[in-house]
Amino acid sequence: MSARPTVAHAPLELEHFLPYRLSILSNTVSQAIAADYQQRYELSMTEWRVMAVLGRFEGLSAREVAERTAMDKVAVSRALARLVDAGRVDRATHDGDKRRSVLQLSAAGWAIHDEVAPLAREHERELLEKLNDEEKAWLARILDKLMAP
Amino acid sequence: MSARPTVAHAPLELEHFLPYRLSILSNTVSQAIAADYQQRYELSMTEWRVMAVLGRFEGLSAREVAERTAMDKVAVSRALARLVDAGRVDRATHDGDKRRSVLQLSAAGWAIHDEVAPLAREHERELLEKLNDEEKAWLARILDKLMAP
DNA sequence: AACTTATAGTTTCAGTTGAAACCATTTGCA
DNA sequence: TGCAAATGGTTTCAACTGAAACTATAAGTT
Repeated sequence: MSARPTVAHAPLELEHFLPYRLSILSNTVSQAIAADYQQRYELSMTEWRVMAVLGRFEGLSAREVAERTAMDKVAVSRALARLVDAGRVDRATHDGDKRRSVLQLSAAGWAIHDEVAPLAREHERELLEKLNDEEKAWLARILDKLMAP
Repeated sequence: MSARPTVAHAPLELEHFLPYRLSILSNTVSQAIAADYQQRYELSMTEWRVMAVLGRFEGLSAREVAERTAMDKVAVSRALARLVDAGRVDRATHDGDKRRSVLQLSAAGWAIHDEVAPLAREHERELLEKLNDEEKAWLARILDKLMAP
């Protein structure tokens, strides 16, 4: 009889476990970017994400922002409250539906957007620099497939 | 004169922005797995991560667990408190260094581990099912490069 | 040995989070 | 029309989070 357990456990090898690796990579990258604007602009990651979609699509409602950012509506509601309060986002009410808001970046919001966006792009560039063209192409294709419904 | 702004903004196209896509994918996957054990075993994601590394490496200290999980030491300390309290992890004190703990899964901890691990693996399998062998190989290689120091 | 510095781990505090409850408005339908 | 169900958005509450302060032990220095 051995002192080791009779039952063979099969522990996860986290270093090869895809969900785990994705999580580490994603957190590392997101936090590196966030660290760059967090204090500089007094801007949280959720706020920046909201600003980014509003930079791309004007006049969205809060729910649409939530959809596009894949954040939950409470988080969006709070981020918007802070952004509107800080004068970075203008909020109006939808003409035909008084429940819906109509959102867009203010001039101040655009100013910040136009500083943070290149900064984010630069981080992406640095990350992709580690790959050659062939790898970049595969990555894009693979992510498409993994994220497909 | 046009009604559109004179300044050309360059909004991020989030749907093609790598850090954003990674974040969405990672959250989707992690939450799908977590949803599977969260209520069933009264186990948070941080607790499961701690259990997973202890399943793989017996006798680690709390700090070593933090290193391996890429979680911060406060989170690990709290997860361990709950796990020890629930009788899922046994905590002893290191022989030569009374500051360090020596951690391992208890029998009850192993029992849970051995149910959750296959479940996590199954999720990974479902995810990878979307890729063919060539794509899987590229993905592994690409992640290695992206995560290299 | 006495003293400073470093390390392991926990606690505190203030801020953030998500689920559920909530309010207001709109839509569907008898 | 009137009423139930659905929808957009906010608030509440309890849990969770990380930074900084803290305790205890160990290691290095004189």
